[in-house]
Amino acid sequence: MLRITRQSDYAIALTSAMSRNADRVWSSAELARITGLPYPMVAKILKILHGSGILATKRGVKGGYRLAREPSSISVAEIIESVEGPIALTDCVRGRGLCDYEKECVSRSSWAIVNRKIYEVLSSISIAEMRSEGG
Amino acid sequence: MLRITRQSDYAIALTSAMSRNADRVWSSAELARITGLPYPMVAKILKILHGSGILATKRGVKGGYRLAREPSSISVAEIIESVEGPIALTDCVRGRGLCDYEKECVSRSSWAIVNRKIYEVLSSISIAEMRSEGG
DNA sequence: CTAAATCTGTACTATTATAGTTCTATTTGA
DNA sequence: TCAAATAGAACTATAATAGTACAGATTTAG
Repeated sequence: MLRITRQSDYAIALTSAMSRNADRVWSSAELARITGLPYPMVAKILKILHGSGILATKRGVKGGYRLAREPSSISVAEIIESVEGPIALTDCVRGRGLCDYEKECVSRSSWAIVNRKIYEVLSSISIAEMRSEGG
Repeated sequence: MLRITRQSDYAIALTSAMSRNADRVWSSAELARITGLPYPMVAKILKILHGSGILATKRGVKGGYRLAREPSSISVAEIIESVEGPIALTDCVRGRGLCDYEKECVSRSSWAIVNRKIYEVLSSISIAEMRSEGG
């Protein structure tokens, strides 16, 4: 249905919650509580975001996650890509040789353009802005 | 992965192939041959597009489908909506009361804005333009 | 008036992606 | 040393999508 996955949605909710207090360290449990999202998913997603360098971590007691950069410099596109991989409406704009119908296809470059425009939309909004009521 | 379904992709390929000769009547079998897509899916998708009024049909021998309107007036957004339902990145912009975490959510109106922008991108390109090599 | 080509509609199965869980290991602070 | 926390991987369950099948209705050609 032209949608992001629930994981991306959660990831944006989580980082955008963290952006309220960017220097703080938040534990998974705490973030699950604040956002109301299921703890195991929260833990899983935070690990992924750390793997992409969006979050910094501190292990052990009093440890947790915090945003690795300024919240206003982290875009929605970046979060989605971290969790889902490259943003691509169709296979043909993801890489080479992924589509069986490539020979008959005359739409490839058009898809690339549509895709780039959508990427621009998602890059233009930061997780900090996702917190506000007016975008 | 922020993608349209294969059905939408097929639907755009099909209508965009038909747009080459907008007044012609094409049978399912013929379109499957031309595009190289699997016949049963082609037949299924064309029925759906007819149900949404995007295609007109003629039954019986020498029957088939043709575009109900000018190809330049049929947008990619319209095709996707016909096949997948409303374009919505998240549940919260699809209707009311669909999200369990609505109380904690401060992003709803931001999502609505992102969503509208993406809808605009997909509305701005016609199936006729999807045929060209330059968008 | 019959046969073949074509759409109509629905129901079904298979496959894949996503969501969500669980468990063990490692690190750190008190 | 113990408890709180992340790290990492493997696993199961669920839901969405892809794809198939079939009986029915309509139209044209002969």
